[in-house]
Amino acid sequence: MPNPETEQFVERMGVALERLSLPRTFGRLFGLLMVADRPLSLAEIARQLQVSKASVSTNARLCEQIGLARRVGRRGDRRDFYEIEPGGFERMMARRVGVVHEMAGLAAEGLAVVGDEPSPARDRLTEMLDFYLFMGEEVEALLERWREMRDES
Amino acid sequence: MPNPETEQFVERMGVALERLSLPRTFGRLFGLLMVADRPLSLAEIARQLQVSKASVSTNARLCEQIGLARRVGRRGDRRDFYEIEPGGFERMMARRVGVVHEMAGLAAEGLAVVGDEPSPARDRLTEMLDFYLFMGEEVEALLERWREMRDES
DNA sequence: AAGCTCGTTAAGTATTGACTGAACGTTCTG
DNA sequence: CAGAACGTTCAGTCAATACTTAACGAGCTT
Repeated sequence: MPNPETEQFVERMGVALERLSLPRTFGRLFGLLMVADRPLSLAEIARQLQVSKASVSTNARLCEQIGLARRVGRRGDRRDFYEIEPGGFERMMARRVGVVHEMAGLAAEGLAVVGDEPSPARDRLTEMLDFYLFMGEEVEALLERWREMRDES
Repeated sequence: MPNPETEQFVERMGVALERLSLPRTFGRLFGLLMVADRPLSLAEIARQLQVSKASVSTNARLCEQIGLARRVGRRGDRRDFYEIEPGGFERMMARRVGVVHEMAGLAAEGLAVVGDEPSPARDRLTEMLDFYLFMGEEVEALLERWREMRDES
């Protein structure tokens, strides 16, 4: 690791992404790639993070799958190199909008479960449905606005 | 449990909230309260969910702490009753905005770590900072709009 | 004051999940 | 073709966590 500040940054990213129920090593890997000045190989990542290459392999692939990083090649080299994929954050957030839709769906299901007559339960579920419909809609609009801002600048 | 549909709803809420790294029982408890036609006692919840009262106790208190439910009393009764606290969803989302701010802070820290000279790392971190600043701002505005809509209707 | 009833806390247990080490398949090199 | 390098996968280990049972403390009832 270059310097202590970098190490601290990487470590903080580890605990930060852990709160989103991602593996600690995943966060560290992501943090390392964020401050790297060039694509890194699996072996190099393993060395810098002091974890097994097996762990790096799975986490790097997960990172790629989520859309936060990508695998790049190098001429005359058989190894895989990883670097941050631009726009990964919006992709990550777009994915989280999925759970918002799921919550809306659950609220609708709840409304089907309770009776048609007015009741506190109906009110609660209606509030839940409205809230998640609203948020799903608006956050997607926000993402769209962000993309436009990015594209035109 | 009243009927199979209710049970299924409660169970789905369990797995749904589990994805937000909350205990399965927590989700079930929340789902049960959502469709309940009256405040429920600890013992009743334990019976309906078929879990120990100890588990219900901790999860109910967590639910109250997060702001999704509240404890209500009943005249001439020593027991605790729980019911859904209105507006819990926005409170939950407001809390999640906190991690957005944290990510922005991390991006700023990253910018301090990499040098001042232009580099891909700087670009990445700047994109990250801009994105999370934008989203933090806008989502809070969204929550505000939602509250206004709620209040005036 | 003895005996309940409730709710919380503590100790023990089981399950989940992430990481390691080792084996494997593949691809390039000598 | 032998051997090495690279990435993946699998079995085993370790830690974290959510649950249960049991004990406890507080307040009410008789």
